Amino acid sequence: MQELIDPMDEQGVTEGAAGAKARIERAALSLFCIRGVDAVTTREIASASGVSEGALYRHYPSKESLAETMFFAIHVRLANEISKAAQSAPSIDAKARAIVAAYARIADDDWTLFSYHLLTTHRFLPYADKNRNEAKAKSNPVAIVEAVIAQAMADGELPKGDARLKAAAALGVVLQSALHKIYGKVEGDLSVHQDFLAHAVIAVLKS
Amino acid sequence: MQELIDPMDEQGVTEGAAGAKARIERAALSLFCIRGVDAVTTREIASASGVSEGALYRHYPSKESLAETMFFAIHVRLANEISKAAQSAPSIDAKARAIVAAYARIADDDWTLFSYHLLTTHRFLPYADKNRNEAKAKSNPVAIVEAVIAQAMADGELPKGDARLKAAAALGVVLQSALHKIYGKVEGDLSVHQDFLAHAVIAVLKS
DNA sequence: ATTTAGTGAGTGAACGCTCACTTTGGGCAA
DNA sequence: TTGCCCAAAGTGAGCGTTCACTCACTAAAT
Repeated sequence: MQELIDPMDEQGVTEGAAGAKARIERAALSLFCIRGVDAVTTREIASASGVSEGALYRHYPSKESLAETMFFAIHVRLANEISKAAQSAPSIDAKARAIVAAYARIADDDWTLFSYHLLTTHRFLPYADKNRNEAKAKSNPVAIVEAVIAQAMADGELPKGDARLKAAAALGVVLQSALHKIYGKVEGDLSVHQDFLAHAVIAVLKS
Repeated sequence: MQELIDPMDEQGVTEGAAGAKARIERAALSLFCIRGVDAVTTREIASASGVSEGALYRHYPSKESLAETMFFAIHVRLANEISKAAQSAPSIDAKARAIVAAYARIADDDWTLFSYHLLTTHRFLPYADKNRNEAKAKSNPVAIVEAVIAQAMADGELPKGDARLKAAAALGVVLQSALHKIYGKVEGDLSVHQDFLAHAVIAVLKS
């Protein structure tokens, strides 16, 4: 179904058994989604991934580092894909469709990782905002969407207004739908719904 | 600025000093929002509210119970107000405006409590879903919105479609905007933006 | 006098993490 | 091919710390 977080591993390492590092990450991800990072113990992660507790620390210096690394892995991936999608489309309508499609594709590709990002944003994003070193500020999906909307307003493609508020409302259409999929209230891959979602987003942008 | 969670206290109790129970709740709420329930210690709650640690346990049997009670306090309040708003409006457009107004009013009335609800939904709602005893299932803001949309579809007021998905998208407009207000990306009371939000929600519903 | 609220040192349990040790496996000289 | 080497990977009992919660007690209120 889905591959490692980083398909091209570190070096040409020994490739132990079935990839202990990847198994640790997958197990941690599932547990973090269900119970929250703080409530999950290192012992649980170890037993769920079939390794000893000490093995976790061969790959990550701390539980927090494991949680943070996985969060920013998908965070920058989302930012890059959204940025590409926005650049490759000419009109604001096309940009909206491309960005929604990018979200849906990434979410469906690794649903657990995407869920984890959605459920823990409020834990890690303050870090990114404190580290306003211009690098992480650009690697922010929300900031990119805001910029796209602000540009469309400046170009007269959209009615002038509060770009940050409109970005929030537009993102909400997609992210709350994803959240309801986590809760079991929406069924099927996100991609199945991308036409509806893109249409709804465009309706929000033009309102 | 804002009053107790429950203005009409239990009995005509002694009304100690400045309301120790309320001070505990306010302090816990702020800390829970900023750092998450699991990361906040009972010692921190006690010192932030100016009482001893033991005093917490005169009012709540556990930290978890404190967190859960406060969550469901606003959860059922939201459900009740949304239900009233939906019933008192004739058309789907009017219902949408009334529900958005209810959300904005409750959020502005006690922003910390509303933020707490938004940030911890994924922790407590599984409980509500397991306890499908027909009482808590009705006290669910999402379920009410879904029912309103499904009814409007049945009445031909809205195009037929997936009511649960459309409910998610519509709620996302409001809730993500509130979330961005928590992050400091949206300014001012939610009520200030309720006309835009209602307009955007209606656009989503009709798409 | 009795009940209710508040105190804070203390308790057992569980936590994240460490470390001395064992196992694994690819490279390479003979 | 064989046998040795060594770095990397894996182990799990154990460490110091901190946590949620308790309890014997005091203060205040009616």
